[in-house]
Amino acid sequence: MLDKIKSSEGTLSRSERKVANQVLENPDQIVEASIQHLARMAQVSEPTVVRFCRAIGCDGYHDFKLRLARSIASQDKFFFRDVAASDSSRELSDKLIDSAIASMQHIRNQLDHQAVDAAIELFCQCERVEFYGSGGSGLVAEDAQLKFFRLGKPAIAYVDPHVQKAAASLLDSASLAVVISYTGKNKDVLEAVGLARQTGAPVVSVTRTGSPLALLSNINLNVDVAEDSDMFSPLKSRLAQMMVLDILAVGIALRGGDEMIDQLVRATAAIADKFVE
Amino acid sequence: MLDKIKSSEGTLSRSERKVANQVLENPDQIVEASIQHLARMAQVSEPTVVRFCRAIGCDGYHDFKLRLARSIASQDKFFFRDVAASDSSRELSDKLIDSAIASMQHIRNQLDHQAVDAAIELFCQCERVEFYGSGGSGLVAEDAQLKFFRLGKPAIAYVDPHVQKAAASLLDSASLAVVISYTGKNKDVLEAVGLARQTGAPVVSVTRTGSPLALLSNINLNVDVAEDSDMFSPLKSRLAQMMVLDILAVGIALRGGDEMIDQLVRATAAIADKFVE
DNA sequence: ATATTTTTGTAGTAATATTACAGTATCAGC
DNA sequence: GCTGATACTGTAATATTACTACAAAAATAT
Repeated sequence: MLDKIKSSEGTLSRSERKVANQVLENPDQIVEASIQHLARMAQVSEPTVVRFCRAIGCDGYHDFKLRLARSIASQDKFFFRDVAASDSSRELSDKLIDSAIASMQHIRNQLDHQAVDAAIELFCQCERVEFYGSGGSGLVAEDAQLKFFRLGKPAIAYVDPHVQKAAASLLDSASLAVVISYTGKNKDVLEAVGLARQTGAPVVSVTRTGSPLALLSNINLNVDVAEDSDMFSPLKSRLAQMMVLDILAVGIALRGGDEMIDQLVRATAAIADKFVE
Repeated sequence: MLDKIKSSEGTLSRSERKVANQVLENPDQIVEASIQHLARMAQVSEPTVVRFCRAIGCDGYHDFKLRLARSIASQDKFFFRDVAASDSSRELSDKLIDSAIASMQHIRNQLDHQAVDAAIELFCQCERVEFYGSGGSGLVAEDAQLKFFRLGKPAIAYVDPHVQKAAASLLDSASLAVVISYTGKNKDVLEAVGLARQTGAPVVSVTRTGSPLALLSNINLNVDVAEDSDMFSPLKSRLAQMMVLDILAVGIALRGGDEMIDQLVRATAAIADKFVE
């Protein structure tokens, strides 16, 4: 909703823009305000407020406030709450899931779409792709392998640091290296990236903004997740990384057209006999 | 909000309860309705509606509708939308993330908390735990291994079907087997479970309700994720499984007290020298 | 500089929500 | 089973709120 206001700001008249600014500045106040209130705050007349509502695609002030309330609510609903030993399993699961959702929303807001597009482009152009990750990120690398080789392009994941380095040194400019690391500071991975870059292979990283790994890569897909709640287990960063790679994979699949869909269908059919019934 | 209404239903008068029922039955209609409208729907007078609002802790009808809009919005905001080749990467990522969030919310609502408690109990009592999963679920099993052995209890993941069967036949009643499968129909995994049960080891499964695997297990942690959007890559089921196991792990960690926290700290410190800076 | 279009505000109208009050039902005590 | 008290509910009036029609003002083009 707020995005909508921002994007349609260009088509608004001067007074209407005054209203828009008021709304954007303190939306949570506006939700509770009457049309009079808002008109006074923006120093315009009440009908102008109504016109503003219509201009951004609402039925009237009522409808506008309702939609605003909705969109604001859902922004704030999910956040990290500390877990306690006294929590029931219901409280515990609610807290953890809400926290995970919050981190997903965060990814949704901060993901660099240009980088995604650029990464898709690199993938489409390369002949083969290799994924590097250690520890927890190694799992993400393997998950990515599963996703990407179903698309019909040679894809492999290396989780062992030594093997990573050996593999990286054997890349070439027709390959693509995708490097996954939560902190972006893992020595082994950084060394592997250095070797990869020397071969002329482009490197796409999935790590936090500004980390050593991000700086060493051609493209970085930002995954900045709050560390707060990951004390017990680093779930959120893992979910976020997998999410980003999934977006990449689906983006590529969509761009690949029917041919790639065929590959998917065949890959799925290949394991059909593994199931009962 | 709806919970609040439900819980305070006991203190309401008969007419007020009529209003409450109307609200609970179709909340999304009510959000758009005027006080007249709602009064007519509940077959009461308008002041009764106002009284109802006050009774559940709102300032008036206005305030009530605002709060209702808020709470409903955040429930329905996320849902699956089909991706299209024409989607920009922004649209694509928004759709995929929303869909993933929706599946998390689904887990939040349908998770069987009694089963979680029972699984925690089993874990605390066992001497060692083994995780079984193949293909994509194999990754989840390995992720679980990482989570659980940090808690100081022997934990191991088997992803190879043959190894799974061999390992399962060597379990005993002091072990715990955790079996992960999206469909719950994988033959190899089912056979492994059969072997495990014969040894007297309890089996906790993470799969869909009512699947063959769920029926064979002592406890099942339901993970029913809509299949709709997982055509390109089975992300949502994976996230859901990992989420559930994370809830389990954190639940156990919290119940383990300071001793277990110590284990966590030590496990984290052990890899500290792997990072630059 | 004038005409035209767009924008903005004023005043009035319709609706919506709220309040005061009175009638009705419910229940306890006799 | 009746009476009185209490709680509940609806009617009617009021105040507030949102909206519309119209006219004035500003901005733009000719």
